[in-house]
Amino acid sequence: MATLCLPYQLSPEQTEKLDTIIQRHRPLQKRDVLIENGEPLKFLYAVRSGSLKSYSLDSHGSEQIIDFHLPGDLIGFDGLIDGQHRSFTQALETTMLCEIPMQSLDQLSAELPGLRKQLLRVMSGELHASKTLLGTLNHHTAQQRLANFIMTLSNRFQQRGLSSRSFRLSMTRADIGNYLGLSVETISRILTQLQQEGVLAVQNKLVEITDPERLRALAS
Amino acid sequence: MATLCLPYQLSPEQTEKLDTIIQRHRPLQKRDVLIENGEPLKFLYAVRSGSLKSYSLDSHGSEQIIDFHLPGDLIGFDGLIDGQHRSFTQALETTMLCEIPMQSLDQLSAELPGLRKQLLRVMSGELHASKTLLGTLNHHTAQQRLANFIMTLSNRFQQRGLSSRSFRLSMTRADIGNYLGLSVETISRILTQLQQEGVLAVQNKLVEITDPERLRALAS
DNA sequence: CGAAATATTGATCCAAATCAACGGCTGTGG
DNA sequence: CCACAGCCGTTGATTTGGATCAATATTTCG
Repeated sequence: MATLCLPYQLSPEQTEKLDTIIQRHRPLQKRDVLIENGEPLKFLYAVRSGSLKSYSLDSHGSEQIIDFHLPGDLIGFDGLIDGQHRSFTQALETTMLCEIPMQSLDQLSAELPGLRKQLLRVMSGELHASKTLLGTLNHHTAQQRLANFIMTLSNRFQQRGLSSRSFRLSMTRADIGNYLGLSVETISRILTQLQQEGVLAVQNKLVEITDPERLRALAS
Repeated sequence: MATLCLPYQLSPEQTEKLDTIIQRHRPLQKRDVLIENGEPLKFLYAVRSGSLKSYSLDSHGSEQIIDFHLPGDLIGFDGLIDGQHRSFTQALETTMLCEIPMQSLDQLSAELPGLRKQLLRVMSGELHASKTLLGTLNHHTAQQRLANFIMTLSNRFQQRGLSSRSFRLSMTRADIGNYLGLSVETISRILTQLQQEGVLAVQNKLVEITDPERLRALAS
């Protein structure tokens, strides 16, 4: 169970201890809300299958997508600062999760230096990803941003042992646009264009990367 | 010493223990480089006075500013993922630092749950700030971004017990533009414009917020 | 003091937003 | 299982915010 939910390098002993505190969560359906803004942080969640988006609402009540969560991701770190979740998290499709009670995790991490390091490492990784994305969005064209987005998804799927070559975009074009700071129309146009150039084969939500080399080149 | 370098709520006992591992670092002069990309992560640094910028170099070798560090900030978290710093960090002016050896910090955080929580809290806060900034940059105009930047600086100075009303921009206009994804010219124009509208009084690097209420309104 | 770096201001251009119209899924209820 | 409604996606025309180009002023620092 712990292996499924936290697929990281831990010793058998550590894995066993973790197993005692990790619970299977009921499956979410598309559009189900897992976390509401302001909710107390009682659990971290690990995605077993499916996907979710996290977003906050700006002063005018419109959605700002902060993150997409894929299998293997941990959800909830942003709330550690004050024990409150700082965003909404919603399923994009049928999604299976594990939940990890914060309190037990805290106790356990006192005993297991490996787990403690692992947690810091995951957070540090998220922090780095987030800051890198900032750079990407600030200094790149629409095409570069989208190419980069597809590459990043591909890499994340690969790390989880899924196909890095072809996958399903579980989020809408509007979601992608929102996340990248581009309009829906621009996302659509660039996908068409990348398909015409033979970089991608796009059919509705399914994407196949037909020329990974060129996609990488376009992404930077 | 620990109080100076890590101004957070720790018990006297905890502070005393921290004191034993924190070292004063030699002062940096303007343009001195504190951290090079790829360097092994041996220390975290706490800013006592002055300021720094962190940046990475993109594939074409041009600077992408990731962060500005003000007094009270901790530097180095992005390297926890693999024990290597993932960016360059350079002083913007004469700057005083403390250094905190990673190894001792790790040992100490095993003993002190408060310190462990504190570290997680700081990282979580950074993560949240970074994701919020992402939203800000993605969905706001140049004026909103800059207003937001000034507000954020003001708030950070206030938290550290410095003046939130008037302060010095230790970074160049080019640095601000780079950070916000805007050109130097745009930064300059908008500062002029905000001054004409009576929101700011700008004189070279000195900024005074003359109408905080209106600045806040412009920032969102 | 003088050179180089930094900042301002104006003119022009362009990438992506917005506006508009339509075609194609998808999911729901009869 | 089909029909229809509503969201989702695509494509085209027009507009625009901010980049870029260009020239000059100001500050900083050796």
